[in-house]
Amino acid sequence: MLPAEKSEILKNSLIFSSLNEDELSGLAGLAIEQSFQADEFIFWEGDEPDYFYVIAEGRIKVVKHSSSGKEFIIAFFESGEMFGEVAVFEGKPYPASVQAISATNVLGIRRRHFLDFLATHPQMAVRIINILGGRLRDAQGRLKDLAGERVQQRLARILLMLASRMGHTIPFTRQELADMAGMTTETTIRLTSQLKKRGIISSVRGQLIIVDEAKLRALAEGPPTI
Amino acid sequence: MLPAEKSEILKNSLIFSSLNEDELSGLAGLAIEQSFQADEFIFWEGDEPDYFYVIAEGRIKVVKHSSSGKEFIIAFFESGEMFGEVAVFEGKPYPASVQAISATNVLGIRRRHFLDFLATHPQMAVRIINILGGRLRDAQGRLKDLAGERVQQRLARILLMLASRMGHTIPFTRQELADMAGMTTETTIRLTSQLKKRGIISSVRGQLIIVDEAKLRALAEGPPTI
DNA sequence: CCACTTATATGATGTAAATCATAGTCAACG
DNA sequence: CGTTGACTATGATTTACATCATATAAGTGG
Repeated sequence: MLPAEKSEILKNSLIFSSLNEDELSGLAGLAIEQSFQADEFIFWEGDEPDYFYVIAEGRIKVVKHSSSGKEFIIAFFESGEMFGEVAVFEGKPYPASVQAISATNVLGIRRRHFLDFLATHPQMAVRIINILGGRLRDAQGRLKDLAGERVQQRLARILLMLASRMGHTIPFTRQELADMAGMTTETTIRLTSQLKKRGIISSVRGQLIIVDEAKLRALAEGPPTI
Repeated sequence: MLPAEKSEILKNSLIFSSLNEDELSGLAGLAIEQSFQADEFIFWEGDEPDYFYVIAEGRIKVVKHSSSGKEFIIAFFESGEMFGEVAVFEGKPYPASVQAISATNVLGIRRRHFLDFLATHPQMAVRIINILGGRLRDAQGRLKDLAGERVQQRLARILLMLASRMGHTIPFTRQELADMAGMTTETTIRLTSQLKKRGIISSVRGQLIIVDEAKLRALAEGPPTI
């Protein structure tokens, strides 16, 4: 890959978009391209945090496994988004695994290089704070949902969150939705079947389309307080 | 409160400890002291993020309420720790409420002042990134636990987390532990009663002492895979 | 010191969702 | 083009935990 292409990718990322051409090409010189096939792991929970990553192309999911082996999807990211940053900052092992959902190209920047770059570009720190803040807000909202809401509301909220990021067509299987919402695949299938019957969504294999967002939003709010 | 006292409090906080005397007194000049009684709310979810806070004295909890009104404790903080930062950075309403657990004094810094100060003190941004990163890691670990672990393991993990921060004496009621672990008070009482019978903890009203951390750790890992 | 509230304790019952089971459907691929 | 494996679907059964109920104990405030 040409340096100019790497620069272009970095320029299109959320985190580096504010850099000027010189800074971008400096950073591009440090970035290493890596490709992964669908389902391939980019790193595993517990690995040493050698790299910080920016997605050039494709989609990944951040997952953790419970003691019984059940998978939980903490987040998924697509082109222009970063991952691996928390471990890189702290210098502790990655706290979760990252797996490619589709064929994915990433740019990896070595921990040391990234930290050096950050030290000399303070305005980027503010950008990172905002991204981390957003992720923290999201995680805390989901914590509350998992602890206190029923499956139907949890699923409705997940769908709305996905819709706000990717539009009304949601390219995930029931299994993946289940792993995001912290429930079983069967339960998710039952719930989505109901939603289809009520005309709130439609679906084809491996994706799901929100037809009536207003009704979905009402469901997400909880049962109508009678 | 004297400016020098405010400086001292800021100096003892996690976030500002690296500042020099001049910087501390500059910041102290912006800080407003506020006092709250036990159970009083410092702000509510949805409020405008006017202030960023550092705890001078006391303990607070960060809470969210589910649609049915059930409380969930996202985090608690004590002297030297900050809260309200995510909302202040984003400029969006506070994503959760904060309530004093005991009588608490805080220093509040106006959003605008804090952002200005941050812009001129880039090394502080790195500090904040580290704090946010740690909180994100914690939140994501708890997400996985809530989604995939049973009540016994969830409680054991909460207790271990608390122990690592506050020592073996844990000053919370069963009700508060329940609200952290996402379960009911009755279930928490049943579980802690069992732990007492097995000699893993002892307890008095309103607090709980970890006696056998090794056994608790084994429980947190999950049922012995036979 | 007594009334009152809050915390702990424990049993009985209910239920949301998991688990177990089976089957149909669609895409991929040799 | 038929076989294989992933996805969707739906019923039957189980269970972990919540809910409901009641009781004792320990602080707290008048």
